[in-house]
Amino acid sequence: MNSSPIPAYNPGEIESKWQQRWEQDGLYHSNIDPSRPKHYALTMLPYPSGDLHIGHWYAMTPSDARARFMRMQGYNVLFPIGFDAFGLPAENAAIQRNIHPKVWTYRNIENMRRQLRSMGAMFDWRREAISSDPEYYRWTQWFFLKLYQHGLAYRKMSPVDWCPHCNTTLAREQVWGEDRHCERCGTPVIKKNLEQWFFKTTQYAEELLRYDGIDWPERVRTLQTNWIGRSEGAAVYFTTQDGDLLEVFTTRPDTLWGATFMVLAPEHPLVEKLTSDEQRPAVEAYVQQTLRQSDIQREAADKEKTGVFTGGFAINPVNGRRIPVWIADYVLMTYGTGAIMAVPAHDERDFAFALKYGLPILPVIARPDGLAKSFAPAASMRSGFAEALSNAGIAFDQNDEGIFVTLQSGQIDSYLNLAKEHLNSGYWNEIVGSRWVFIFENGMWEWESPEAETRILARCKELRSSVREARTLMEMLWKVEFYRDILFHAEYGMMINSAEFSGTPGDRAKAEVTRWLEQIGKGKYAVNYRLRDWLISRQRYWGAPIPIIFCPTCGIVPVPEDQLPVLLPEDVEWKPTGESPLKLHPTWRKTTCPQCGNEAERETDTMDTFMCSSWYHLRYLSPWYHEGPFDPQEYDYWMPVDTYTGGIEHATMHLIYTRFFHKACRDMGITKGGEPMLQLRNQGMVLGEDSEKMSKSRGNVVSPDNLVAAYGADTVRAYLMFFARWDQGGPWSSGGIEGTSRWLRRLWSLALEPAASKPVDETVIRNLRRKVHQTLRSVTRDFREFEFNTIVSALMELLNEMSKAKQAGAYGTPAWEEAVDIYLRMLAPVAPHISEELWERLGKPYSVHTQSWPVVDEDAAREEEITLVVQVNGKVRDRIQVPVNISEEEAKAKALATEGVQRHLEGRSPRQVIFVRGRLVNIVV
RNA sequence: GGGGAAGUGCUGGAACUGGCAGACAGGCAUGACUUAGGAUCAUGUGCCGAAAGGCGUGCGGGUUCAAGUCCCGCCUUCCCCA
Repeated sequence: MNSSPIPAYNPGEIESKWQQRWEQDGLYHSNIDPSRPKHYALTMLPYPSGDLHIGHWYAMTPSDARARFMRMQGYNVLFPIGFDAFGLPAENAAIQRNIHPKVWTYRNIENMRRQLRSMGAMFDWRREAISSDPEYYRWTQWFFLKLYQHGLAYRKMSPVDWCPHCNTTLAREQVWGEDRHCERCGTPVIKKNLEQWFFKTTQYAEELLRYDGIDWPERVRTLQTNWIGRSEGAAVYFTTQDGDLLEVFTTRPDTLWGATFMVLAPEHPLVEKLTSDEQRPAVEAYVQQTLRQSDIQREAADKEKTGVFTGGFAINPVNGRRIPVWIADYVLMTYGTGAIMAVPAHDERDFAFALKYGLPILPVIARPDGLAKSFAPAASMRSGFAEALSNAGIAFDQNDEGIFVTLQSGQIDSYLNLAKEHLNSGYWNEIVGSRWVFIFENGMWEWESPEAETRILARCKELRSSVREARTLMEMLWKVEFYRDILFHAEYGMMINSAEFSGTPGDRAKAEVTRWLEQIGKGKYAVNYRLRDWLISRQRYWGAPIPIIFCPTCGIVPVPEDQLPVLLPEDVEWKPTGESPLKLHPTWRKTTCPQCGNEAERETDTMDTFMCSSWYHLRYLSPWYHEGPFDPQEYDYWMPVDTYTGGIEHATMHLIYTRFFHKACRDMGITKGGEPMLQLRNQGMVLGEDSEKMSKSRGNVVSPDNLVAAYGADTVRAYLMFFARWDQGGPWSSGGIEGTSRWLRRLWSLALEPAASKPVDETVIRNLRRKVHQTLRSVTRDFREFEFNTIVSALMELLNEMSKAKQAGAYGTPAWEEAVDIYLRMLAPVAPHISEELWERLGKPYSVHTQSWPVVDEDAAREEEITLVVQVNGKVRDRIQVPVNISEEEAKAKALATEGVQRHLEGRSPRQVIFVRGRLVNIVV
């Protein structure tokens, strides 16, 4: 029906045409060029799952647009791509479909290459790297050897998280959720002891906490900081009854005098020796139960604490007290030393545990708020007690049960006297909280030690049969609801009941006790990290083999560098058996020792794929290079990565590993500088139209291939930039993309459809040029700031302006030519195909993508006349058109004279007139 | 429980340093063109009100001539960690 002489916009046709042309011309080949500043833009490499997801487009196309923008800004830009091709899904998919993982993987890569090309991104495909290529994993293995040689890789027997379904060990980061399930298949994990390879990430914990010189989102830095989990405290040397050292880490050495028992992880090596014959059956049952139950998150806060007494005792080094040793699953072998000193009065979990099992509790830190409480049952006090309290200014509530007193600091002594005076025979009274004192007829007993507790408790039981059940004083007090909020606290405060340290204020207590522990040799200042060393062993086939040989004579022998890569055999029975499939291969594991030449065996575990992705940005530099993992010349020119884009989900895994890897390589003399990636930006997630995460089972998956077929890649790219804030993401809208499609079609006809020339007003030209250059200014800024949605909206706005200007006769004028020229340059990074096509059709020299970014003409962008808002008492009452450089006096005078102001002044005279240049006049009456 | 992010029309979102709230889109409505419209074009569209005007950025306070933006308290949602 279209009767216009111009051809229709046919994205499918022009997109494949230009993609071929760019490919032929090597338009996106990036080569070293010392004459230009370099820019290494990196987008996280995809896993070849088979299909490019809309999420890949959402991550990559804005990244591509920005890389293109940087290129037009004069940078020599490298924007490479590749595949993270090792890993479990290949094997799982292979098992289900009976295809070899290699075939599956490379077939997927083939398809995804096609899909990636359909984006029209400026990938330099010559630099493609695939982590499962022998020429790639050769160097992954090489890095392993380097780490091993420098003592940063080691092997130890270790309890590991094991997925019984995938039959493999998992890194801590691959265990998810409260029920601790496998990241891949959702099966709850169990613990298993295996010889495993580790990298010493903890050696870099301190440095990883510093983010000097890198521009990373606050959010990622916080996540990493929490993940590393640094806490300062002390290592304290307890001993067992047999004299074995039992070291604990505590953040609260100031509470040591309140350590009334110890708790070991059930897996702790000393459990066996500590356990008494009597307790052995219970202990062994509990250990078994813990192993069976390790599918539950052992430290869950809401979980009921369980544990068993070993029958053994330890000695508290600060006072020589003998304290019972328990085991409990809430103590983890993987945190600290696998043993804790329990201070039930000031640690919430210890408190719950002690209360449950009737273990002694001794308060050793005063409450910082100084509050104390007392409950006097109705019969316990003589009449007049309430009046006496009132007279003393002490607050209390009273009912049939008795008197409930809350004491401020400073009221405790006078309360004690009053209580003593009014106490009825056969009763006692106590105060709890800031101080712990029991008032009996014959005196006041302070709860200051376990011995005092025993005496007090015995006395109370004599007086009242109802408390006879109580195993501890705290258990007795816990029965009083009124007390519950004051019996426990975990804050710093003045030390009490702590021998010569009693009275030490809370702000000094920790440091002073630590210093003293060091002096007497019972402990030392220590820093503990939640970060664990990186477990890299995987009992899987589809990964890079660990280049190690076990020789009966020589022990652990690294494979010599010149024998790399240790190739994966292809004829392997790769179905999971519980052992590494490589172990079952008839010949592969048999080899000879590189040192003594005798028969030896290969390590059959493969490496965690995060190892592969820790250095892919280096392989991209020169995937063709055979003398090392990367060509030093390429490294020197391109590194470090200038902008890195990808999902926030990698904040604690890949991004910590990569930083560790780079720092370790720096210390081994392989790389330079402290950080591999200078700037990091995270995109959000595209959800399904139902606002839920896209998943096949939900049926809400949006396929980019279909969208490209329906709208063209340019529309899809532009819509993904437009529809949400890039860092936030949001639900897909199939209606929304229509608007973006409409915009590009309007642009097509606006640029190509000629208009009859007619006289044009000078202001039309001026306004057009102003809008063009103002838009250029904001688009330039937004590209710099990764604010892609406002780039597209500004371009839409400009198109609307241009459309009006065209109708007003601007078509064909120099200003029009300039507008179209700048428009296409600004659009080129967003929609590379249509801008190239229009650029050519308008007779401009190939290619729009090698053009420079336009420069703002500040004169043209400048406003000459502006609208001043005129307010009375902050409410808009009128608007006036004024020259932009109007003087304050003139503006105020004009504003006061407006009809709107006069109407609202109602004869009142202004108290104050505020002038904000370029914005408003506010008249205050 | 701790840490972080967010809350703006019917929807996605804009609002740069405190200065006209709702740009740009989607949707909807009306109209034009049309055999037809899921095409295209035009106009309108925060809420209340006939209008004047008033009210409006999760809720409640505060600072200020002026608050979506700053401060205090609270609520809700999401994420991470326990």
